[in-house]
Amino acid sequence: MAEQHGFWHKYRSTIVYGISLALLMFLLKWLELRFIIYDHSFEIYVGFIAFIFTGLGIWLALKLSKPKVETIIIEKQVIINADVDFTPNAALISQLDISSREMDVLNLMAKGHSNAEIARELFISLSTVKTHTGNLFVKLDVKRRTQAIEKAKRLQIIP
Amino acid sequence: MAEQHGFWHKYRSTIVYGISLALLMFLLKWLELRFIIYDHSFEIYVGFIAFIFTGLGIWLALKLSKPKVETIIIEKQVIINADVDFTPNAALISQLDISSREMDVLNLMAKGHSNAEIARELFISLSTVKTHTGNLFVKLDVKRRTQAIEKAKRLQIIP
DNA sequence: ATAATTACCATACTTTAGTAGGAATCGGCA
DNA sequence: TGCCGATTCCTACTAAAGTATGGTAATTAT
Repeated sequence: MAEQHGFWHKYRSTIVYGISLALLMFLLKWLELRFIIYDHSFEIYVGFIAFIFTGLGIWLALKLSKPKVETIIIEKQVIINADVDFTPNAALISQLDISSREMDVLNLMAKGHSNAEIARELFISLSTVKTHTGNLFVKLDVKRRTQAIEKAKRLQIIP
Repeated sequence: MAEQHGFWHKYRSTIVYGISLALLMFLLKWLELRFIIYDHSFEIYVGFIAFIFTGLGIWLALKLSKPKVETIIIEKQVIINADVDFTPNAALISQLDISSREMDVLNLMAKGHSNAEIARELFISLSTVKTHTGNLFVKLDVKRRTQAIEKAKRLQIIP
């Protein structure tokens, strides 16, 4: 798309072609007078001209034609690990009315921790953990912790 | 990279060129005998040949020139939905010595199904499901089903 | 100030999960 | 043919999970 070429650069090929043509004509005329016509057949002369100008045409075409560019687009899939840049669906969490403490429990639950372990880690009693899990199950509309984990992951509430 | 072209397809341009050359020669010979040579100057005849063969050369070049291949690699970020193109780590599964039936149980377990539900779905008894889950826990080196699910997902055994 | 909310804890109970140990069946394989 | 692994099933038990109900303390909204 660069149109900033000078006159010479732009028409160089054409000019060279013209000059070549003139020189060739001159050469042919000279050859004609000197050797070929007299020594060889007319067909050889014509063939020679055909050969030369075919070559000239090829050269011209290669010079003048815009280079054929075959663009191959390779789509390289870069796998994003999904958890790496995970951001919880805050809208859904508040919509489901899940409290922050319940989220704590939910996250530990998804890591495979038992209620007793969760109680220990959050410094609360087993009863409290059970209360939280029970409330979570109601809010997530599930019956078991495994279902809660599956649904929470599916809803992008936890990674 | 496709090298499966036939002879005709591969050398079509060259063959067409050869035939054109022959036809042109014939035409020129005929013209020479009929009109041009007698009615016009020799230079016009030569010019005509030059013009024709230049055109032929151009045509040839355009046909034969190989396009430059420009490869553009686009890095397309694909957020892997994990399930879409998930392929279980078969090597690890066999390494951990997990049987196909155990895989069935593991998959249903990860969907949040209870042992009783799994038994119903696989048409086996609750006892059998418990046996499978127990064996799975040993093989996965975990104590609870939630841990088993977490570890199996982490190890890419299940989606 | 009272009501509502949240987080906490408890008891009592039911259900589900997990453990231990044994046993029968069946297909493949040395 | 006899052994192996996979699958199936059982009983009996313990542990954990889940349900129901009620209560306390602190905070926040009305």
